[in-house]
Amino acid sequence: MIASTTQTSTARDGWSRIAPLTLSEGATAQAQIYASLREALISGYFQPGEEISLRRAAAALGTSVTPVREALRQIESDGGLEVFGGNRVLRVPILSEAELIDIRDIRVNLEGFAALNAAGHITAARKRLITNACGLMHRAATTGDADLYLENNWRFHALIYRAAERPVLMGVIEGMWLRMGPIIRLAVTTPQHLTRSMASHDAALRAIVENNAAKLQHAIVRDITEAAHDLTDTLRHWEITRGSGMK
Amino acid sequence: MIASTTQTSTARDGWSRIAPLTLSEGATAQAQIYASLREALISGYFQPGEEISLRRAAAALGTSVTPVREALRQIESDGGLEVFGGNRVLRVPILSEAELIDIRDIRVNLEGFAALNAAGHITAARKRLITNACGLMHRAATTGDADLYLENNWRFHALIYRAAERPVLMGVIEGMWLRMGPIIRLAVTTPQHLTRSMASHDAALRAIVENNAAKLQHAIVRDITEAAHDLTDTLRHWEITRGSGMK
DNA sequence: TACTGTAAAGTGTGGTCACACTTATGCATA
DNA sequence: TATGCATAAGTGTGACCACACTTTACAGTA
Repeated sequence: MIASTTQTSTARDGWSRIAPLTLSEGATAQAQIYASLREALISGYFQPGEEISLRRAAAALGTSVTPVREALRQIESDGGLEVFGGNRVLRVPILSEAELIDIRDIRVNLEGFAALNAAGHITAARKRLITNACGLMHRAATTGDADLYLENNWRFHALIYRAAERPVLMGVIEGMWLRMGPIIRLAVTTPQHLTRSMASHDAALRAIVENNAAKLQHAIVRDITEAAHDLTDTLRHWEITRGSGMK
Repeated sequence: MIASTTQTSTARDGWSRIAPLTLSEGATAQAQIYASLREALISGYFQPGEEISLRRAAAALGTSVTPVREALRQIESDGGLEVFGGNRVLRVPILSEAELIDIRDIRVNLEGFAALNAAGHITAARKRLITNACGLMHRAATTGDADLYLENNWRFHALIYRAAERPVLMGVIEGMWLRMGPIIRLAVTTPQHLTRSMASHDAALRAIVENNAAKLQHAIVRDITEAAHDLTDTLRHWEITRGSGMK
């Protein structure tokens, strides 16, 4: 069983996993915050509905509100955050079921297309990286390490798609993962999701070593479709437990 | 012939078409600037490579740099602007041919899918709006009104896709148009583009009145493919004239 | 004329503050 | 105990300013 993910849920917020800014790496503070928070959202460090305060975020990062505000606005534009009430507070979106199937179909089209184009251009070095990521996912699935699993799940897919060498397409796909990150984190806690998902991943890996483009696309599409099914289940369960358990 | 679009090119920048903020409509200044500039980019009011200065933009809009900076950062996150040199000045991206075909294939997948899903849900009222937009495009094509054409071209496609009732998909599609806006504006100046494009639009309109989903998808895909071809031609021609004509 | 170095203008960046507004808190009252 | 109101705390927003940096302009020199 995956542990420690539902630990009073408000006691430790997503910022606790994000290190303060190591200033002056040549990049602007705003860009560093943007990259950190974006990665954190994809990795599911923030829960759906979690509110992000500008001042608290600035304090956690050791900067002022100005660069934080810009970074958060950028992520809002990506769909990773949304303005909530009359207070205009930014929070992690709670996807509706309609949005979930919307994202699923976009992923099926785009990631399927990316996989189809990537198949022929996967170098030997990249194949090793993909195989390694898949192996780490297997280990994470058995030991129940959610962080390790999610990190390598994204890495596994990203390595494949990046081989298509289509930057714009890659950006759109990443945007979909940004939206799904928080809910995927919750879905990973259900063990049957892991076993089913790993079957698709293994099929994709076999297709890669065989250089079979159509087979790779099929495996990716199956992974997305099955994951979307688990995600809707997770969403339903999470909403009822949230509605009864908390305020 | 479409006129007045290449009028010394730096004398009138994109801001000349954007009205100063009519303050306090309930929305924040930043949101208004974001919406205005986004629409302006889709409409092609800014040329590829045009630089956007925070202070000049703030002066043109009658506000300070703070909300302008956030809005521009948001659009940068959408891909509608990019940071250029060591000066970090924001400018309208100059798409490469690789990015152009990247965007084309994303559009073929996504807008084709949207058209397929929209076909069954186009109400009679919406059909009238679509027919009207198509008629205005025809008029614009004959009179040579680039503004009118571009406005109704986007309206025509958006009305169709919106019928699919998929907000996330619609947002991604809009992001692709945001990137293409500036270069489309240049492509419209070539008359053969208009006649060819209108043939696809008419085919789409016929498919809509016949409620033929597959035919609608085919017409949309053809429109996108042909337009992409004209866009690469325009890009090549624009780059050589730009390289020789200007500094 | 061509070139170089200095000054000026312009650029984004991030810190701070006052403001309007919403939400939470707590005390007084019924 | 429950309710209502006033106060306090917290929120995003937009303006301003100092800073570092780049680009442009211009003067002086070879």
